[in-house]
Amino acid sequence: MSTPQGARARARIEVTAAIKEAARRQLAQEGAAKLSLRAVARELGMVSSALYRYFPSRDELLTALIIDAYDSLGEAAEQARDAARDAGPVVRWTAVCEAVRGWALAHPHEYALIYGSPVPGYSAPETTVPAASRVGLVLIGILRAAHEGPGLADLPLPVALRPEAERIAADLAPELPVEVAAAMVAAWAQLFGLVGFELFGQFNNVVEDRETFFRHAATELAHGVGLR
Amino acid sequence: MSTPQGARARARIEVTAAIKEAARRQLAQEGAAKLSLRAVARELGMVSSALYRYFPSRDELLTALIIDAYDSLGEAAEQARDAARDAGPVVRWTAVCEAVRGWALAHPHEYALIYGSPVPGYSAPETTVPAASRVGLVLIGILRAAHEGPGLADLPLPVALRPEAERIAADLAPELPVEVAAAMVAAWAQLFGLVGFELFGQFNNVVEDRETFFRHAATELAHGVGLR
DNA sequence: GTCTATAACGAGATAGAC
DNA sequence: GTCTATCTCGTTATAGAC
Repeated sequence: MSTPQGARARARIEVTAAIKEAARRQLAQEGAAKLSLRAVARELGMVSSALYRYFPSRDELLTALIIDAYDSLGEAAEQARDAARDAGPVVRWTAVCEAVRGWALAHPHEYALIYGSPVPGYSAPETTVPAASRVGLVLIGILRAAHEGPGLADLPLPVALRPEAERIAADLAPELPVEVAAAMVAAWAQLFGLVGFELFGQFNNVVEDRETFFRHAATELAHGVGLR
Repeated sequence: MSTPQGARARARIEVTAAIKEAARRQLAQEGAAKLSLRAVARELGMVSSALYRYFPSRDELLTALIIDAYDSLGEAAEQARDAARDAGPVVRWTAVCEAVRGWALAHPHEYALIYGSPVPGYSAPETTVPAASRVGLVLIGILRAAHEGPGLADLPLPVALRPEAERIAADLAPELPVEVAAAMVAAWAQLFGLVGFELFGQFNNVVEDRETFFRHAATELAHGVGLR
């Protein structure tokens, strides 16, 4: 027998990929809220009921797209980190930030899917968490290496924030000073504020040379978490 | 004559308000992408064609909702600024930031409308710009007052960023040092990164005491633009 | 003049029978 | 898997009430 299950499995993977590809096209045209299994099926020349062999519901297809998007972004961040392996921590940090921005500009609709408005009636399951964490883990890794090596600058930590900072550090990065962990979470959110504002048009008529502007802002974020 | 136009005008204002109110309810339930004139009309016991007396198209209704949301947020920011009139610049800055966060938590769907994913097929006209600028203008005002009074800390400005910083300052705040103007725009975007991450669930399982966390992050933003 | 209602168009989605 | 009958939508034309 010449790999009957193998061929079957391969076909299944191909069809699954085609479905997700068509769904991403629909995402770009109509938005996540209007993603419909029927339209995807139509584009593929299939019948909607056939799709249920691959995705049990519209929400599961959405979840798959979300995980794919987070993984694609996470991979871009990890590649940027690895490419800047031999550079200093600030350069590594900004390289990752720029990779996030570059990925967002290249995949605006997938960015909107994961960092834009929530899709009405859809709630992301816990299975998206590992993929969603990858960028944050990359940033934490840079901080950890800097903490073990050249060291990090001292950061202020008001007493009122200490309990929360300790909780954050315990959950995300027990090796890091608590104030660095807290600052890192803030910088992580702020990074996506910069990217989102550019992508969603808030910088129109405000920032022109966005690449330069972003590079500087990312560098300042690096300083804000203690890198230098 | 007992105010015949007055009664008519009043009725028109009331119906217009009722339409927007119903549209906002729909926004919350179905999202901006699915906002439909017919559903709004149905909820009001009107017929869809009657809505065209008040809004010439669905997109114009969307635009009205967007402007209202920006204005509501801008007013919250201005009130916070005025309430903290006698405090120092850092406290005024953080008060405005907290007002932005508070408004967003109180109006999540309107926040998603103006700072979330763009609505497919809709492009916001220039008429939204004044309302959209209000929060930024409040922040600029605080910086201007600080610059005239106690002064602002010196900020780094790499040569590569200087041309863009000069353009930004010339457009937005000619009275401010160019490096402060550029830092302010970055802080503005970062502020909404923090708010968006909390509102859209990115802080789930990450930040627990969000109010304390946000207050500290907003204070750090104030320092980042030179306030102290 | 100002408004609402009826009816319709063309496009598209949906549900269910077969 | 196919077909059809029935929904939705934005928008317009038209007619009549105030």
